[in-house]
Amino acid sequence: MLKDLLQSLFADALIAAQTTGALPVFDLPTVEIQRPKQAEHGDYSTNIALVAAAAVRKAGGAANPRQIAQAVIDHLPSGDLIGGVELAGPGFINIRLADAWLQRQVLAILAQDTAYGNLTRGAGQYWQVEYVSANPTGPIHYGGARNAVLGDTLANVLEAAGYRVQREYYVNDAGTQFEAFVASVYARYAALFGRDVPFPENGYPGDYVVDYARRIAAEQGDALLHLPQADALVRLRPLARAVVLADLEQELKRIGVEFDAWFSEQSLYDQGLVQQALDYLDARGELVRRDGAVWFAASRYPKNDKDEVVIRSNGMPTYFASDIAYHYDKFIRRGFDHVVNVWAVDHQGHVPRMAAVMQALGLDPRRLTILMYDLVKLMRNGQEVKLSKRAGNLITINDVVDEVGADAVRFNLLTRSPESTIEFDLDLAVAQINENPVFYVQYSYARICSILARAATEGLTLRDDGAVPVHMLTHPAELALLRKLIELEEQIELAVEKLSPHNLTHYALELARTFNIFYRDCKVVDMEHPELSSARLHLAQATRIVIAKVLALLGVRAPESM
RNA sequence: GUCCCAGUAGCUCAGUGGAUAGAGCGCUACCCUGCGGAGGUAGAGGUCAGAGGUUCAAGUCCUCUCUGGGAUGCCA
Repeated sequence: MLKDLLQSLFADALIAAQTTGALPVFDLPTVEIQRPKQAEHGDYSTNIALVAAAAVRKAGGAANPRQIAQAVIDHLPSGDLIGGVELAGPGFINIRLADAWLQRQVLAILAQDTAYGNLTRGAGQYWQVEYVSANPTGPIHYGGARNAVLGDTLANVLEAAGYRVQREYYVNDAGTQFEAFVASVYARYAALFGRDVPFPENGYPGDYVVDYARRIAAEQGDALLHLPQADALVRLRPLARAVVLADLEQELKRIGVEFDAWFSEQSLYDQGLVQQALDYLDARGELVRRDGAVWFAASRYPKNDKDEVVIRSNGMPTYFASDIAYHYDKFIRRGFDHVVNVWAVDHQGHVPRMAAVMQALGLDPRRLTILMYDLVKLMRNGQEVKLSKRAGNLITINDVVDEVGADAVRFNLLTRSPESTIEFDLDLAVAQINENPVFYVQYSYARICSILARAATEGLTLRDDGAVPVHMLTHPAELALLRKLIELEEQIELAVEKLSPHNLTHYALELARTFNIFYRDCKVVDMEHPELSSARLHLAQATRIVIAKVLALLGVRAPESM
């Protein structure tokens, strides 16, 4: 990466200054390369002299940061990357990239095409991202779209950073919620044939349950009614599961979210993994018996103030038991190097417990990251609308996608940092979406495509012999665009490091804006200046590649026309 | 009670311990007989909730207070 390159150049300069005696010997500080907020401070800056001065002072020497900075500058190795450096303020070193180097990046981008911006930091690492994992009891509330989009985009970004990634949905097809759902389907199913089965008290009253029942009836007829209810429920479970999962899969696909694996909670029981994981913990002395129940001794671990039941006094395991088994399976059986779980903020209490579980299993808790995100608050006329599957009044992903389209949904959900609450006003949705910034980015992309097409009609095409006069790209708008293009890898790095891809939407907007300024100031197709036109055409193509890359990471379409 | 998250422009929100705190929308005034105007330029608009502290440097880190949301089940 460019930053790493600069970092080593300045570290070398500092060592060289120490070797020649221009600077005293002290422990090498970490060289930080930053991006200044203001353009006049250069492309990058480093505080190496300020940090070094503190180190010298601690060693008892007298140190003037500006003098240290000057010594570093004097010993900077020569090369074609840096166009100039400048000593500024209390001792910052401002770095300006060489124009010639910037211009050459057009060719680098064209050569790497869709691979441009990819990193190697994840090479050899096998990660899992587990997301959505909504209970398979009906359509997904719109808030679930945020989970889906975050997880999916994060997985995209990790792949671009060189990680091998598995995308997984954990299907909670065991336990009381799912049983209540199956019983609800059964009641609706029976009603279709005029049989009156009392609707379960904790059931799911939504109309969609009737729809599921109809679909099952269409396949099975009234066959299930000829069985005792208990047997019918056993038969119904896989049928209900299949119907609801088919719906979930289809609904998620509409916002571009697909999974490599749908992992069944029930399978953990069927394979004896829950027992195996609990035995494993028991052997390690992590379980205690009390009040007729079996507890995981979480309170031994930091940030946990109480133990947690894994086997109820009635002998039934809790969801926590299967969750332990699930993570036992992820790390010990399947061997992921790292797992990211995307959870809504209402699961926050579960986070320290999982950290405790990791340690109890003998695993490094840092290998499990929980990406928490806040809720999507649905508003209507400035009033919050409370929705729930239980109440049967849902705003689903499908509902919103029907209204505003998948691209706007994804982009909108990705412009805010995960921990911020999103307010989404249903009445304003369409209006808000029409001024959605995603269209600004897509429009710029379409405009580039249009320019390329226009150029072709003038006989101006991209060339692959490397003989592009990129040195002619000297206009401020051209150089600004070049600078913005080469930020891509840093943006991907940032998204991976912080596990929050929302900076990519901001980058996409800045990129589009920078291109629009270039478009205004620099006519691309101008056949009176064929050489300059050619250089600009390649710059436009490079921009197209980078915008397409960012949009692909975000899961947003890059349309050639709108 | 304890714990977690948030509080930044009129609104919705960005902001990596660095230099003069940003964007979109809205508002005002301009630019356009140029490749797609879904564009560009400029302006108004801020005690970064408050108070201490750490640091050469704090919107950013620490402590406390206030306000809002969430978590604190033998539910998942």
